[in-house]
Amino acid sequence: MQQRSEETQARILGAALKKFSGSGYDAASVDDICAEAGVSKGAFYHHFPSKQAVFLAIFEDWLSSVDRGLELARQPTIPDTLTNMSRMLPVIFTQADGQLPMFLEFWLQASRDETIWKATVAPYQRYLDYFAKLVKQGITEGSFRRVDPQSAAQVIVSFAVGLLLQGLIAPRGTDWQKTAEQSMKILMKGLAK
Amino acid sequence: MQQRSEETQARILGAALKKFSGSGYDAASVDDICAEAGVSKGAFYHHFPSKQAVFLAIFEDWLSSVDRGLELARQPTIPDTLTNMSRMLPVIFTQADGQLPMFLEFWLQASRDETIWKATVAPYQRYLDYFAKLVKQGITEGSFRRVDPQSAAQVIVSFAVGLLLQGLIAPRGTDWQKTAEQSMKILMKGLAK
DNA sequence: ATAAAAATACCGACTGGTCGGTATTTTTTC
DNA sequence: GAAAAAATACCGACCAGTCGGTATTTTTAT
Repeated sequence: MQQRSEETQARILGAALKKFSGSGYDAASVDDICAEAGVSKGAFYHHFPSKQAVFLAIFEDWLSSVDRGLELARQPTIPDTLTNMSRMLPVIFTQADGQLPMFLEFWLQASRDETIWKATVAPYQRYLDYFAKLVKQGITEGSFRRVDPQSAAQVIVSFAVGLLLQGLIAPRGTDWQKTAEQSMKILMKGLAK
Repeated sequence: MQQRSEETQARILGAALKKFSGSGYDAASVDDICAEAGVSKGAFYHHFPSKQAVFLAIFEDWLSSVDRGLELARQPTIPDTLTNMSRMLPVIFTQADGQLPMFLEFWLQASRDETIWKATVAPYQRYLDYFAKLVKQGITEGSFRRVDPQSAAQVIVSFAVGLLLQGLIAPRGTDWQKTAEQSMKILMKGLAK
């Protein structure tokens, strides 16, 4: 029946997420994932053509959740919006536990694999444009001085990604919430009129 | 004579750098590296206890080169120094070709591997302190307003790391140099008095 | 100065295991 | 009973590291 099929598929995705997060894309073997899902290898390859395909499916889901998060952070003014976003940064990227390494790892592979490259870079460009638009709005609403939106967007994204990376190796005690906010304040001041 | 020994060691390091850069840490097999170096596997393990040790050795070298670069960027005033550093950022990180993926990969492994983590965190803290000191100097010399040096340092480092990542995305990138400078200008304005 | 001894550098076949993916068979579902 | 779904057995490639042994260099003894 379709019922069972769908559930199996969901189980595979869930197990893959867990394993990829825990040990990384390479280290998580298909056998591991199948064991975690309580499913045979045959079932795995019945539902997905490859390990990579499973990852891609997870990646799409994650992108959607980030999109949703960003939209949820919208506020009347752009500076408030950005501040709010910086507040969710730790939340977005620490959802569950450490899925980040997994995306980084995969993305790294993407930089060497022509096929996946496109699926990965496109969203990045999308975010760059997204923030450029926000900055432009901030300028027209009078919050920001007349900076180059493209550059400003790049600073914002660079900065977010950088914070993210630091979160990966930083000592456990660091208060990222506060750091993110503090940092965004400095950034904001750099953009303010 | 140790002449031969030293040259072999250098050959291994060179080949490893090339292979790690080209295909990544995992994908580059010890056999590959040996072939590239024109050296036997026995020689490899005679000089290094493990594949990881070779990687660590390369990392240390790279750190030294970054340190040298940073010192070379010093200027009379702190803002000038930082601007100068942003100017060299692309140079530092694009030395040779595409070593970036390799260091990113290293970073990734650091988040999972105790040994590598230790080798990574110490330098990271060092850079954080280094920039905190620079900011503090900038405050006392009257260039910056009274921001929290620790936070400011984190912004700077985040930003540098973020730029690094962008370099990965846009290898044949447009005016990378200009982006770095533009961005640093915004950052500077955020810190300025 | 030279031969023997010791130490160091190097070689490459081999091991034990892992992995992504496939081919085949069995079970479930309608 | 046929088609979809799932289980099992298996394949070929690969890989980090080992090990017994050889070549080369350095030290020691005469």
